[in-house]
Amino acid sequence: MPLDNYQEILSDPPAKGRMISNLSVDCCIFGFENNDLKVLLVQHASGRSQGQWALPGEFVLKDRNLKEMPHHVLQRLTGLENIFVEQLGTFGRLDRVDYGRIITIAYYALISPQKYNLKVGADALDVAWVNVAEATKLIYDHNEILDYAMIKLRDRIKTYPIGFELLPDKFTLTHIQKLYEAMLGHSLDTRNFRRKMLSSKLLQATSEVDDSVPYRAPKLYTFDKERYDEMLVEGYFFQL
Amino acid sequence: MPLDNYQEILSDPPAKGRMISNLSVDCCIFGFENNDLKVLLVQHASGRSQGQWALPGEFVLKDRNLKEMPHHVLQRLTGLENIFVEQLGTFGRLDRVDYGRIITIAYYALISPQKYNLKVGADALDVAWVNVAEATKLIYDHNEILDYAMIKLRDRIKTYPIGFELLPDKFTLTHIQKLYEAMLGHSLDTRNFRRKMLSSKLLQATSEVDDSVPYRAPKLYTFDKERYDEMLVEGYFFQL
DNA sequence: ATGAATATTGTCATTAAGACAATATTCATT
DNA sequence: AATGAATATTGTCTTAATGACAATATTCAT
Repeated sequence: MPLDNYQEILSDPPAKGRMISNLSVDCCIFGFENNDLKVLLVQHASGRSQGQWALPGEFVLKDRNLKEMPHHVLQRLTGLENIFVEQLGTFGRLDRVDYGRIITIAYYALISPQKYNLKVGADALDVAWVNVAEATKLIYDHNEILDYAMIKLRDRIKTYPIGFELLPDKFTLTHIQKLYEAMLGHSLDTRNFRRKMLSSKLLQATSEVDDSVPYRAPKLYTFDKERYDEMLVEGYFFQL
Repeated sequence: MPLDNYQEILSDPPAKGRMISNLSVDCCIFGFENNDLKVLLVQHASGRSQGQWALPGEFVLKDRNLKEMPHHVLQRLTGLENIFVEQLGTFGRLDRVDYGRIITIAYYALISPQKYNLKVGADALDVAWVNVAEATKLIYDHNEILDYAMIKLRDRIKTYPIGFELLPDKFTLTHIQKLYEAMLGHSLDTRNFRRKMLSSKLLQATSEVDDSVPYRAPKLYTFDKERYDEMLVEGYFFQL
């Protein structure tokens, strides 16, 4: 059965009759840890693609709005709700999968460490956070999708401060800088970065510091959502 | 028959067996004329949706790469090839069409007057260029798609000079300014606009002027594609 | 010669960017 | 208590970009 081959989410698969058999959803779920941008991958456990890594996905269900599908994937895979998700686009090369004609709608999601500290992959699924740079040789056209996600992400953080979705509620300036460096793929001048970041007024200094480090404790900041909403109207360009 | 209802392209419809029956492609085809941004619409000639206006579209064909589909729509509708096209996203609300579960992949295309001077709609189809502002009450969720296209377009011209796709090969500075004003939805200071546009070095002055006007003839410019490609690497922000 | 219509150009004050390195804290070690 | 290690934090100068302004120049038609 060709469809079994694509059974990326193994627990409690939907009945065949409930899904639109030629349409799937795949998600690039990003996280940021140890100064590395990571993506959540699943390993296929059976079928022709056994052992290969893939972006988590599902077939589109007949009775579900498309918008809900990525949240459904996230819910099943991580148990998380209320996650930042945006659509990337739809991929439909004729030969993109080696069985049948499956068109997939790609999404990306950003989740913060304090959320996924709940240990993804505690259940039976073979799931792992993988450094984006090391996520090569994915199944089907999933590398093409991931590459596209990275391009979009890089493009997006120039105009919207979505990077904050990847950080905990309180973070240090170094923390954000490392995040931007990881996303942009090059290092940034600390003085200029801080000047620009602080002048944007997106951050609010707290009175707390990060005491967990064995050197000068850095100040903790929070993200100012109101100011962010203002900036969406004004326009914004974070060129660095 | 529900599918007949969605038969947007009337001439030479594909056989049912050739299409993926739950997946369509819809296109926002933009043009710019008389300082107005226009979109190409088709009027449904039969079925429940008779008389209603819609974005042109088709069902996705089984044997065609997804990427080719919008070009197929453009080809059929206007006879044009090599048009600038980008995917907008995929729309899949459960109740987006009033029959069955159809998910649609939306694209937008930008075409320039010198191309569509060949009179779109010379054939039997009911097709018209409509000012975007006046394209209300479209069928299904097509207004939602068009609104989204406008948001994307506005966002896009801040980072990429795609507006040039809407202009003829030679154009005046006023011409571009009016285009930007139409896309952004507000007027711009001429001095500042010109300074910024010229300093970007995206334009090359020609030795020609537009003689067709009954007042001082404005200089004609061309678009510098090489410089454009450079800017894609450097990054760019056209905030006005 | 005049009026109509649009094209074209310049200044000044303020703000942002780019390039650059020294000092400050804190903890661990001796 | 002094030193070293590690990272946090801050400032200057020059140049470039922005925003807010209005006067002058051309051309054609009358």
